[in-house]
Amino acid sequence: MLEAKLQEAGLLKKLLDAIKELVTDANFDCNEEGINLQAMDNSHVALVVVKMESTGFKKYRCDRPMPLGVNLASLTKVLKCAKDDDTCTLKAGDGLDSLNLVYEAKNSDRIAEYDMKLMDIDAEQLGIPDTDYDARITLPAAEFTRIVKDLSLLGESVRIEVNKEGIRFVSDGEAANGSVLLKPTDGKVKIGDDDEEEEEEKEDEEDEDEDSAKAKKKAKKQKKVKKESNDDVEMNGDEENGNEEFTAKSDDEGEDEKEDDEEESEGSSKKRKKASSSKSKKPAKKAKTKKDDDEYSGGVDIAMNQHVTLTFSLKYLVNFSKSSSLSDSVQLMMSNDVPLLVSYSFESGYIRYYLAPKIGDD
Amino acid sequence: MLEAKLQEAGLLKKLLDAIKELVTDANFDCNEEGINLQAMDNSHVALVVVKMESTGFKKYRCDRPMPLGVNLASLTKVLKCAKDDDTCTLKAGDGLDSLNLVYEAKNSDRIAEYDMKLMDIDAEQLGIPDTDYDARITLPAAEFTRIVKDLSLLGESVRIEVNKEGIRFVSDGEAANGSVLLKPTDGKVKIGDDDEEEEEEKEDEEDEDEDSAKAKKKAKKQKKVKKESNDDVEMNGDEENGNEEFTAKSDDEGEDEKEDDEEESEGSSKKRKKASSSKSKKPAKKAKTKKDDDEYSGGVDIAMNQHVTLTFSLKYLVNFSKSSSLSDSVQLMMSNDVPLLVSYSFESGYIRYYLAPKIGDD
DNA sequence: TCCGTAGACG
DNA sequence: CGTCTACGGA
Repeated sequence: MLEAKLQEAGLLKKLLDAIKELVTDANFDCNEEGINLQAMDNSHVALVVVKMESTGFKKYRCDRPMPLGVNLASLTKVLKCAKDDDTCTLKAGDGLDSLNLVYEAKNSDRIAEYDMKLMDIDAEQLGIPDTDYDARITLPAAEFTRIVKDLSLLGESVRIEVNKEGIRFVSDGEAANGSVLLKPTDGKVKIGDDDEEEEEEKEDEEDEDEDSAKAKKKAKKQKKVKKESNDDVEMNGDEENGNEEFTAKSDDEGEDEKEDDEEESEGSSKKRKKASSSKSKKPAKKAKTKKDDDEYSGGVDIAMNQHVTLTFSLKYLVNFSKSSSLSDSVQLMMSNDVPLLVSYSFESGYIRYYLAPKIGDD
Repeated sequence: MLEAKLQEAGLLKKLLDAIKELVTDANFDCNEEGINLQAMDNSHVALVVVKMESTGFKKYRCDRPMPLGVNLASLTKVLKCAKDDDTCTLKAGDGLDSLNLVYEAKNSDRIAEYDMKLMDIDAEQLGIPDTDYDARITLPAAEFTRIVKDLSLLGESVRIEVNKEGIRFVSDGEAANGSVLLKPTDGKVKIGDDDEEEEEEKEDEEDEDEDSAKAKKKAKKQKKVKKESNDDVEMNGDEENGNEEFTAKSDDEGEDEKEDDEEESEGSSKKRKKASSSKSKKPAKKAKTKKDDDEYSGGVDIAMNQHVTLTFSLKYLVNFSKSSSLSDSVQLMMSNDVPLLVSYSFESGYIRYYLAPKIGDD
């Protein structure tokens, strides 16, 4: 039995607008902590993760975990029937195959109720390791949107380079080449939270600096429960080198939590600046980036351990940038040869996208 | 080597918006005086002329004349990547086949750089004689846009009549006929700067009043260097009657200058009002119409030597009127049986269109 | 910001 | 083949 009352239906509408083009069906995994959604995009190239914490709801109750298989087009239609500032109550019974949505106008003089058919979706939950990324950038969401849209006019893909100068987006096209450089607002790129600061980075697995070594340890730890799933094949160019980003995870959720705590104490002993660390240090940890918007200044913040250069499909990035309506800022997390993480945080939740880099010159 | 820094990329964007539908490829002819563009529209019916004087740039340097062959669709794309208030620096090396554009945001924390491929365009520069038009009208650009758009809903072409009453736009269509009359704001049409003021005008070449005779003299003078170009054939219905409007010109620019001086002294002895003459007397002379906007009052000003009635394709006029974003006012210059000149002036430059009148009842 | 056109999906 | 959605232009 789920009953979750959202103060503003608009949030859900925005979330659906953000992902409906990428994903057609997905499970809304509800448990006592909130609602999570995880889905590969239709072409299995990108991974979308949405988290809505129970604390973000006006009322929230979920007796036992239940996955609600939703056709996103249907849900979008149903949500179109809500005004942005209506409250929205989601209800699902344990044995039932439908989701009940009730919209109440602010002044309560209007109550609309919808029942949407649910479906069975056998999508396994992937385990997403809490990677420490080598480059962590916070920038205005509108700026990111602008850049990827601009560059998508010129070419198919963008090379993103993070170095001491800042972050640079480069696209080569038929008619023209483009390059956009963003410098950090305060003028300096925060460099390194480890002892290493090499000029040119690994192209492979030789990097054994502290953070990435730890990340791999984690990945390996999770690998022990990894299943032969097809869902994450595209995300992992090198399936067998211990660098898997996504692995089907066990039901034990405690593991991630423990890892986080461990990292936190470590992180605080490093030379990261407080301002930047609170914003971008722990991207994969819930409640860390919460309320970013409230404190977001509108600037560009860049922290990096080493230079990172990765190439991505602009089509996807443009798609991701639709989430701008959910947050003023966006975080980009990158390490070489690892999927990019694009994260938009909102009050008590986030929406994240993972996109594998293009390999070679395609 | 060209290096030209524009304070506002918006100017270039507006220029391209104005012409990109008319012309696909064009040379940006750069020399020490500035940048000029001249191109026939795709169907070789209209001529577009753009001038950006070097003084309009924040920085300008062009060592030697260089024609930059540009695909306007490509340039439009690249310019879409600039915000209107970004500065825009154009650079082109002498031997290189690409144009470099750098956009800097106001606060300079964002630098975007684009390289656009150039192409070879063998378009000859046409010589455009400095005609003295029989009717010179200044009106609000928005008014002109409105009129041609309105009338284009009714018919294909518009008959423009200038007489003592004012300027009248008439269109006959299947469903309805339309007629819009604009009277001069100050109530009077400035009439004639010669001794003649006949009621009904020439349909041919019998008019030998002072100004038009001189204009023809000029046309003939330039004809001596006219080449057998195809570019201007469509502009000249009557190639052999000494009334050619556009001729491939020699490299000698001095000729035009001398003519202008000559006219000026003459004009000052005529009964033209100072205000109107400074605005519309010398449309084809650079720096004469500069800063029109600064002094433009928003009214309609009409000066004429004789009645003029000409018919034009509305499709083109509607297209021309896209330049409204560049200026509050537009000048229409007309003489019978001669192409209409539509001119929008902006700070240190202008964009002009020439359109041959329709002959007969087509 | 709205409308029209083009592309994708059912 | 028709409908719906998304993107581009006015």
